[in-house]
Amino acid sequence: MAIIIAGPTASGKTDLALDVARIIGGEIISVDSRQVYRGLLFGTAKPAGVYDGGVYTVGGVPYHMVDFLPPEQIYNTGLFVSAAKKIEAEILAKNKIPVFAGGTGMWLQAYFSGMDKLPEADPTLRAKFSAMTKAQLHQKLASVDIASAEAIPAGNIQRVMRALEIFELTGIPASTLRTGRFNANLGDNFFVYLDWEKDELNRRIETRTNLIFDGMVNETRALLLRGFTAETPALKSLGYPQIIDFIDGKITRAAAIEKIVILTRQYAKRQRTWFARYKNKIIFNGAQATAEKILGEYNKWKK
RNA sequence: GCCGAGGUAGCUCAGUGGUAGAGCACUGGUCUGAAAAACCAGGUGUCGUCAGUUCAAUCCUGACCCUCGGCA
Repeated sequence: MAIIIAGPTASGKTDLALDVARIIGGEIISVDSRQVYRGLLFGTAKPAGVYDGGVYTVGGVPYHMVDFLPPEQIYNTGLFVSAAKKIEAEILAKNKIPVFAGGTGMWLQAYFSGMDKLPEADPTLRAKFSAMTKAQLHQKLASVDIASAEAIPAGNIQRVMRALEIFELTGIPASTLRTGRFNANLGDNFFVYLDWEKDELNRRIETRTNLIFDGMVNETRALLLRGFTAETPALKSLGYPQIIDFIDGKITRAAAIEKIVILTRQYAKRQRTWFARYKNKIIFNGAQATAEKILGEYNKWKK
């Protein structure tokens, strides 16, 4: 039984989760594919924290699964799930309540619904596939796994490569190995979804982008000075490519902000679409949600 | 005021005598180890205004309005 606070970007989930955790003496597990990176603060809306006994802590609340990954590394769903499981067990062992907060829908679902036993990503195979064209890859997939080939458009290179990779590593089509256990079910948990009226959320995105812009420029400069580039995985996070273009003088500040706002809006839309699938979520209006209200519902729900 | 260029989708623009398209934006959706990713689908329009020519005008003609250059 965990508390989950989810919502689109700029919905205010981090602050609410911190308040909730503070009140009940819980600890937060971030479910955010970008806050894992060290060095990204403003651009990922990661709350400023300090290290207390090696644990990232915000206002006294332990905030796990953030700020640990070097910028050049790539993280993935499977790694997140296994690492977070360990942390959750430790929190429960202390008789504390884990509060999951984040907007990476796939990670959340993988964590609570569970993934099928599929092989890990294989960099060697990916490199091999990358040398082929989209059409070639899709054709190859169709020859070994027609069901996957029909389900995945040829243009979706990432999913085509993954399906092919699964077949090459196991000899079994991905469509056969997938049992359907990975579905829109987050288990018996208290699942809060922060909902905003679309225009209002868009305004928040615009305001926030303007506020964090200089901070993003500074942290990006710092990373570039350390030798990282536009190709570094962390710097491919939403908005950073535009910041780099601005630093390089390729676009104006106004153009960079406009582009980041658009990308963030589009991202928020994808999140809304993803979270729309869950039936058992408890929807809170983002403009009115408070930790007290959430905990009030939580206490009712527990009974 | 004169000369030139131009007014077509929210933006930038292409185009045709038989009422119109692209990219981006926008809307909806997909999602099993890259997910802040990668995709799929959808055209949303008084073609500046008015008049003329024509079977038919966004396109041709005229007037007017507006924008941007240049000259005054």
